[in-house]
Amino acid sequence: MPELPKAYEPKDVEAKWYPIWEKAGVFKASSPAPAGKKTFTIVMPPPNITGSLHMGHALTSTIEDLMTRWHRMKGDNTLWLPGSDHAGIATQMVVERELKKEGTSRHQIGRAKFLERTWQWKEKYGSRIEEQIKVLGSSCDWSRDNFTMSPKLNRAVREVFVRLHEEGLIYRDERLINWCPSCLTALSDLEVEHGEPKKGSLWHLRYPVKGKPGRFLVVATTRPETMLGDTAVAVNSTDPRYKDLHGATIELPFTGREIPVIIDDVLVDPKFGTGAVKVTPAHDFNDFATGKRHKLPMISIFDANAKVKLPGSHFDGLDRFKARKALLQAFEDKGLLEKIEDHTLSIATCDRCETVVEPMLSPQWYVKTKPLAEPAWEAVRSGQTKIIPDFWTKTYEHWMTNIQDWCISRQLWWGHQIPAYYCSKCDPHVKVDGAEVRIATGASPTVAREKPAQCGKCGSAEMVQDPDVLDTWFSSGLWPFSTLGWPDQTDDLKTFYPNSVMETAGDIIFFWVARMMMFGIHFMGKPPFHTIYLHSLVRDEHGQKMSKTKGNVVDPLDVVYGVGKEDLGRVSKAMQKAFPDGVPAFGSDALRFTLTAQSMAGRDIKLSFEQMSGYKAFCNKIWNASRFAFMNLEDYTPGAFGAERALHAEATLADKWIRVRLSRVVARVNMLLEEYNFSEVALAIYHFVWNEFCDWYLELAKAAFREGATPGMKRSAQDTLVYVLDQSLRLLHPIMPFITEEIWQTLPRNKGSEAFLALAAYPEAKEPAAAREEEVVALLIDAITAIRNIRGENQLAPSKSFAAEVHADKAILDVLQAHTAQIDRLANVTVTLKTAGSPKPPQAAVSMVNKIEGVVSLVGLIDWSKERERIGRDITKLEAELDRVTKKLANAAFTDKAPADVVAKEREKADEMAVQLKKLQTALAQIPSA
RNA sequence: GGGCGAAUAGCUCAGUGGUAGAGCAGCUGCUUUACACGCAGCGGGUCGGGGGUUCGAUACCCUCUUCGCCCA
Repeated sequence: MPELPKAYEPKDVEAKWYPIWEKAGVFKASSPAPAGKKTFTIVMPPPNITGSLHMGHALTSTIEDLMTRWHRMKGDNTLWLPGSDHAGIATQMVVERELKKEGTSRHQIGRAKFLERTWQWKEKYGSRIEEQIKVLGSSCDWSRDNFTMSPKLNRAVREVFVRLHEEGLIYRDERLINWCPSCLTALSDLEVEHGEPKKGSLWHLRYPVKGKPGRFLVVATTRPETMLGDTAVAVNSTDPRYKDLHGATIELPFTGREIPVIIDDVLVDPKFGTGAVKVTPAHDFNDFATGKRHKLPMISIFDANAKVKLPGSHFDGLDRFKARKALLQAFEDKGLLEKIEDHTLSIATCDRCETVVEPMLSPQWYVKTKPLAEPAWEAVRSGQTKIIPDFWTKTYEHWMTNIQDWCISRQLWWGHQIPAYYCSKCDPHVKVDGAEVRIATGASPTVAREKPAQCGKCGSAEMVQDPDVLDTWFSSGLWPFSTLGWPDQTDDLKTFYPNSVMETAGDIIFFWVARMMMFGIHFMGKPPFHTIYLHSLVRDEHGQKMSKTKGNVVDPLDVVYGVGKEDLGRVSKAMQKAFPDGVPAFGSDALRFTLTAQSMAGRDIKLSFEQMSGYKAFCNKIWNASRFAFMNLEDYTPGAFGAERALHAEATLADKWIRVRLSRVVARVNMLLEEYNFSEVALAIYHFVWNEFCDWYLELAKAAFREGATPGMKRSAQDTLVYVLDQSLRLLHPIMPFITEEIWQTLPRNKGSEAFLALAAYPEAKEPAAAREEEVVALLIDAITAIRNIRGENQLAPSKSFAAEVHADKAILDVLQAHTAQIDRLANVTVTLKTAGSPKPPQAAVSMVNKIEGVVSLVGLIDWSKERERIGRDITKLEAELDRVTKKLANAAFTDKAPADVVAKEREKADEMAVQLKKLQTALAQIPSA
């Protein structure tokens, strides 16, 4: 037997196994699936190539690996497909920052060079996050690694784009879009954050009415700078204040333009502000709709950087916030600023850079979502796809049934370039300026899989591609099938689509999950997964969201590897405080167990170091239980395959008992896994291993390894040790792969056993019938506990042995008779069994545990006041309880209406308590009075 | 404004129409040779407030309060 270190050190063990598993092809799935095998597929939510591992990834990997390893051990053909996302804006910004440092920019080097640079960056740093994921033990099939911008996936993207366009589900249109003046691109509705309402101002501006000198129409606005683009002023038809102005004309200050007063009861709430609203259709969504209703001109006043673009005006070239100041000053100078009111409003910002979003009029590509969303909702409504936890279903329904068309074009360079082509020769809307291509509204695109050789109209070969790229989520939306080779009918596609489970963070249900559902159903005819499991956020231990600005981010790798005292500067303050002498290496297993145990469905995880320490201790516990086993297996030779499962003829009560308990936990764990109740899985195994196997079985089994035990008893205990340990390691492997594989590999194994625990069969068992051994051991535990109680309460040293009695009904004593040696050993006493009611020794301390009374004569040693206090406490408690039950039974309403068995149970309870009470009272009476 | 979730021991959280649970923390005692990352024992809760249904509610219904999230 190998010598194991006394304390578990995760570092070497965890570093060792991943390459071995990978080299042996343990994680590889087969396509087509071997005959008779079920298939289980998860596609990993592809992390951004710019990202580095955070707790969200750790949680995702933990849960997905748990499911994957479980299914693999069940014998399924299991695929966990990894990959990464090109992350359009994020990656482009990273490379732009690099260029800036070098004193250049993407515009200076041009699109082609820029893309080259970005690919270089991707090759160099893009796989960092995948390497980090391996540290966690994630059993992905890396031979099927994918990247959202690979040529393979690009082909799928083009195919989808072309087909949707052919079906009329993709179109180009000029509308008001959310524009980020910093990222310089359009954003989808989902990429806009609506911030918390903040204090702002409502400016009241006087607009002169034409032909009525001295008469002003006062408009209230939160964005005075947009007045340069006003094309009307609206009032409510019912508002008496403005009846005389219906049909009037306004002389719009500083513009030389005249605009009409219009009546619009949708836009104007007479109670808000002044009841008169300036209308800027090119820079406000409500005004845009109003403009459409009234066929108003739309005047764009900002350029891409949100600077005023009005050649000839005083304000030309001013940034929008400077323009605001300048305009307010101008209004004030002319006496046209009536007043300023305080006003709270929420501001829309870019979710990536927090710049205030500017509504802008521009031509973009859209997906018509309604026809895609309907079947995507139907799949969930009908139960074809189930969302866990269930409360997400409503959110999903609401979104799918109120969906808006999706703006998919982005004015970026890094991404899938839109497969639309224009003729620069015959299309007047197309402008080519060196490498720069501009496509104005009204251009006629040819959408095609490959660039057309010549223009379909004029035959010119001067075709240019649309310069825009697609929203990153467009390509990740195809992930469940594009990664498997679609549009080709590959073996992988046939084998692994539909996938089984989608496991990801709840906050991307719209961005990603919804889009996979829409695309999957549309192109594959079936929803991409039968189950969507959504986990929540990992927060810090105070429930705060982890963020760089708060400085409370916990890096999973710091937890896994630990952080030396000298490096503590780089970790969060909370972590420094918790570990002033350096962070210990918890190891991946402990981190994974913590995340699993904490991942209660629908609840955010508060990551606490105390919990993690507890689960690291659990690793140590398993390690030491194994050490104990190995110490007692020196002369052990495994039998024929599976032999240790059979019970030896001389199996002890303990041997039989732990096997029953094992089958119970096996049955329970299997059930919980089916229910996706992973936290309870972790806790059930924890409880079994620590509180049943270690606390009781190992202690009871020691008897079989001591003098006086027969060789048969010893052999049976060895069999049982090996068997239960083996099964426990199997149960635990999906949560803690490293330590379990390490120990399992050192266990004596039979010929024909699997090469890796990762491939060993997952335990399966039916819930066993109530077993007699469980009752017997329960009694044994009660007896031992009763005596330990007295020892503990009276502060008798564990090393001190003394005489003790166990009083109980004869039937119980008959059962215990055969096991008094175990009571003696585990309670460190010499026990005598006596029928309930027998006289007690002088100065007896008693302790009732269920139906068993422990009795110890404390002659000479004891502080009796404490003992009296303790029994008094027990009596008070019992009396209150008995009183409650008695009253209940005296209540005719209860005895008449409650089910008979419930009433009987209460009666029995009352009787039992009365007996116990009497015993305690007798004991109290017998305590010496001084 | 609409929707969703949460409120249970000092902390983090399970849970059930019929005597409130775990882990951690706390207290007490222990070099009991697998484990001090441990062992044994103990204390600790009007289950957020109010109302209702019920023989019985921490659990089911209504309402309020507080906190968090999403949508507009």
